[in-house]
Amino acid sequence: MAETVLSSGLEDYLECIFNNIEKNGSVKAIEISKELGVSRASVTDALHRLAEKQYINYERYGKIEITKKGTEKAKEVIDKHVILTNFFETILNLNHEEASENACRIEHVITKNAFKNLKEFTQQHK
Amino acid sequence: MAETVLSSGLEDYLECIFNNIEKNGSVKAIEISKELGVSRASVTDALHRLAEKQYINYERYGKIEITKKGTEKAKEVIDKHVILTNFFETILNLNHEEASENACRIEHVITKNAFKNLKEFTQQHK
DNA sequence: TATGGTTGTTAGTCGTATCTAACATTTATA
DNA sequence: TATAAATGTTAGATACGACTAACAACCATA
Repeated sequence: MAETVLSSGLEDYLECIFNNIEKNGSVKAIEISKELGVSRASVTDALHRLAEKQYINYERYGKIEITKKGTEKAKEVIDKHVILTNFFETILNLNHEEASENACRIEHVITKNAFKNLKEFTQQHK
Repeated sequence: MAETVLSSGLEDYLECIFNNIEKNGSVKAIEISKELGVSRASVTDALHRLAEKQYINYERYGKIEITKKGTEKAKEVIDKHVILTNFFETILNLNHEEASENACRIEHVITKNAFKNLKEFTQQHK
């Protein structure tokens, strides 16, 4: 139980779930499917894996709910996403879309320290 | 044939192969295995996949040779690795090891533009 | 040159992540 | 409320990338 490491892929699903619940109060698998550009079947798989690791509560045909653990994780990922996007926009002068694209790729792999220093650097040079 | 996209994993193998050939004139599977921390069997698998995509020439029990295509790709990856390591060391003040670790993770996912701008930025601020 | 140690390969397994096609359930509406 | 459309699930396939265990080939040396 209680895995501490989440693959890039699952982090993306979790991020999407969190954002949709924040915005609309709920999420549907088909929304995740469309936003992430994957099949409905892949979403079902991912929901199983996330539920198994207790990042969400989920039952067959049931409502998708995010747990406390899931919320914390999602916020972490989103925090990284925002800071990284900001870095690529303001420091490296990329347009928002490409900045976000790079953030999305890097947020899953950058180390804690590197992110911390990048965050400080960005704050000091804005 | 002739795949243009190479997975992170295979890029690591190719980088390792190139570096060893540069340094010693040849590579052995067991060296790759030790440097990348994977089993000898995984190396054999990777060699098959790299050969299939024509980044290396390779035959059962034979010498591992890197092709022109492989050399170009390896140089690209290594260029990214060096610049990124430099960025994390000089701009974000990480020690060499952690800088290199982050470079290794990010070199496979950063976009062309983002890398170009990061390279220029690093050059201007050293 | 026979033999043992080193290195390389194969076969089989596992987990992740994706897909399509077929089927099940839910929801909306005629 | 019956039916159709939308949504969700399952089963089965594929690919990647890793592993162990067993076997094959190579090479050094006694």
